[in-house]
Amino acid sequence: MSHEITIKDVAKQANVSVATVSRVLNGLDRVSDKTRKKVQKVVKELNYVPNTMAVSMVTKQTQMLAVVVPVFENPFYTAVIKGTVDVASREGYHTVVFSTNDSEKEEAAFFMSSLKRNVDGIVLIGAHNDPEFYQSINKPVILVDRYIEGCGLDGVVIDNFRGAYESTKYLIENGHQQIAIISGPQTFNDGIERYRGYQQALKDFEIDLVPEYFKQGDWFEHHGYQSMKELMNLSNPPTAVFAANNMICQGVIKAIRDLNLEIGSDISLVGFDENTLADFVKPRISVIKRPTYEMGIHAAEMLLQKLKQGEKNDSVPRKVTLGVELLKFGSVKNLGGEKNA
Amino acid sequence: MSHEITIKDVAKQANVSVATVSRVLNGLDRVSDKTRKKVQKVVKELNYVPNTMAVSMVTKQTQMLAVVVPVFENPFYTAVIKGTVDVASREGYHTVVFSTNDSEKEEAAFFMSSLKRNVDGIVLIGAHNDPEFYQSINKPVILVDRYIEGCGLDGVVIDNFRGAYESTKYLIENGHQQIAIISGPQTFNDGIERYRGYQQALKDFEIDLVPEYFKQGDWFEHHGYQSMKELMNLSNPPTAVFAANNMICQGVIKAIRDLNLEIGSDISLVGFDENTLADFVKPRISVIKRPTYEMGIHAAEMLLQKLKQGEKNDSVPRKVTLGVELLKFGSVKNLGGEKNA
DNA sequence: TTTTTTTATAAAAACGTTTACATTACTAAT
DNA sequence: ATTAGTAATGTAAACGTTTTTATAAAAAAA
Repeated sequence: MSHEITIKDVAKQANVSVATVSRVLNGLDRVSDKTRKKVQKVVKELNYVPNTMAVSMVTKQTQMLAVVVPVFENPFYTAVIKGTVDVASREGYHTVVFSTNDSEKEEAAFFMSSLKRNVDGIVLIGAHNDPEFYQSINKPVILVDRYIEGCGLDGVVIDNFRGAYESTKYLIENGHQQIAIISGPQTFNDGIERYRGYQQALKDFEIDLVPEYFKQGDWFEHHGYQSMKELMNLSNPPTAVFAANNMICQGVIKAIRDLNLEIGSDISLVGFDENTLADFVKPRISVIKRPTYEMGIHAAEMLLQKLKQGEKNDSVPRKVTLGVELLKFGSVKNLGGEKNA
Repeated sequence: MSHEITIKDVAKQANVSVATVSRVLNGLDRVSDKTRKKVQKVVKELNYVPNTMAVSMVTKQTQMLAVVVPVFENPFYTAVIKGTVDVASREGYHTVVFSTNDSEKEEAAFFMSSLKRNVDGIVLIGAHNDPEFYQSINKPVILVDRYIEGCGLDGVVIDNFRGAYESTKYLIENGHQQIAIISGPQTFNDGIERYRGYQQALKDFEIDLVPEYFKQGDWFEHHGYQSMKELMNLSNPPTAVFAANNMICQGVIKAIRDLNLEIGSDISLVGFDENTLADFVKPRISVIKRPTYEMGIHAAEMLLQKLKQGEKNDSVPRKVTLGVELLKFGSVKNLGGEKNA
């Protein structure tokens, strides 16, 4: 293996110029049938594959995408990764991944190093930074799940407000009045919107907000577990809980188990996002289902479309909102209230 | 943004040659303090970052690793990915991911496209192909979890035999004689070794093999679920089950639940690999714990080491075997047999 | 001094492609 | 036949680095 085969070797062997070989390979320009055949034959014989670095160098395209997630451990994120990778490889792109450990700093650092590396575009799940930061990136970026207003980027999100609203409404319609919400930080639109949906549902049904029923923390399991225990320790504990993401929901389920309560009778629960435990326990937990894999598909397709458009992508940012669905199982007790769902 | 800043711009601004700038940047060659400072200042001022494609072109290194997994949905694989990505980014490498959907064909296809793309090396989890295939790859590859004998590659594996042996022994020591195993295909060393460990333990304790107690299938949850139901339908059902991976174990747990059996009293269970359900149910399931994240770390470090060594890596293949640990919880009933563990 | 040795810098080739431009070889029209 | 026009191919520049080789400057030895 003294020397990799280059386009020059092919050219020499086929008795044509390198330009002609390049033209045959890329098929854009006209080449006579005879020479095309000849070149293709030599390419096969020598088992020639173009050097991607050299190609990238002149085309200024790497055929690489990046996907950035907060953590790999959350199945929601891996589903989005899978969607993106599937689309990317279908279109001949490779996908670089990175996890920010939910850190604004790490996210920014990876962004910078990605830009150096010349990935063609980035799918960013769970954005952490300021609009200004993202505006300074002069590469196509698609924001997934968490949208930063005013950043000028495209996004694929789900209807967080509606998801929370429907969950809460469902609880109310089953006669619940004391409804708690365990959610993440009110820093980004995901947390904000989910709380807003909850709030609005209560308002629409003229139920007063109880400050103690709002448990704000991070998006991880422990927060769900801890908060659930605290809620049930209140002098006037809630009859129903809305767990605002998959991890929190799992924490809540564990807390309920440890408190020796019965889901659907002692306490009612609706979760956001499917998860292993919600699916396992009896009765199954009613959850808001969102199209996770499809979000990845969508994001990658938007990104690739943007790449094809090239520089003339000064269009207004596109924010695609995908719908959610409330899967109803037995985790909500009917207290014989108003309408029955 | 009419034009990206290149090394030439820096050179001009600093009144030196491009060679000098390159030398300052790479710090290998001696440069006078004065010029170094001058160049560094200009680099900062112009906010210059080297074009990686150009660098790669001449150095023949892309600073990119690839990680290939069967599926993204299995937490075991994401843990290994995380380990690899962490090491890679610490060392300035980017990581490309791909899932083969457990298909030999897709794996081979990605390998080929990776090689074209000039990733510097590959971490392959759950290899599917023949020794010959891997021998034909002239890039560093580290096999994780599943090792292909005779392929000449390095590998990071765990002691599958011991894991299975210890699990089975543990069951036997608690008085069980009718022990079933639900495992994956006997095609690769992982499946083979786990069955061998099971077999050997029975043999060592002079317990006869019962063919009906060996449920061979794929590595997915449904196989665990279905097999468990079938096992309990036998005229002489087992008193204990060894579930040979995380997904199968989850399936088994669900089946037990649906069969209305009590874990640890009606049926005993030991799983391979921690998983969400094993951790949730009461009593918790005893499982073989293996260092998933560390496997990724290890693999990446071996890969990078090999890259640093360069071409003189004609050493014998290194196969590192990491230990496993049996975490004992209440899922195994003590039938008052021989020794007690 | 002058010469030799060492150190710092510059010039230019190389990496493997694509592509704009130049040239040659056809075809068809006059 | 001559010319104009077009289709096919070739030539060479360009992409942005690193690195080898050459040169100039400085330091050390004579």
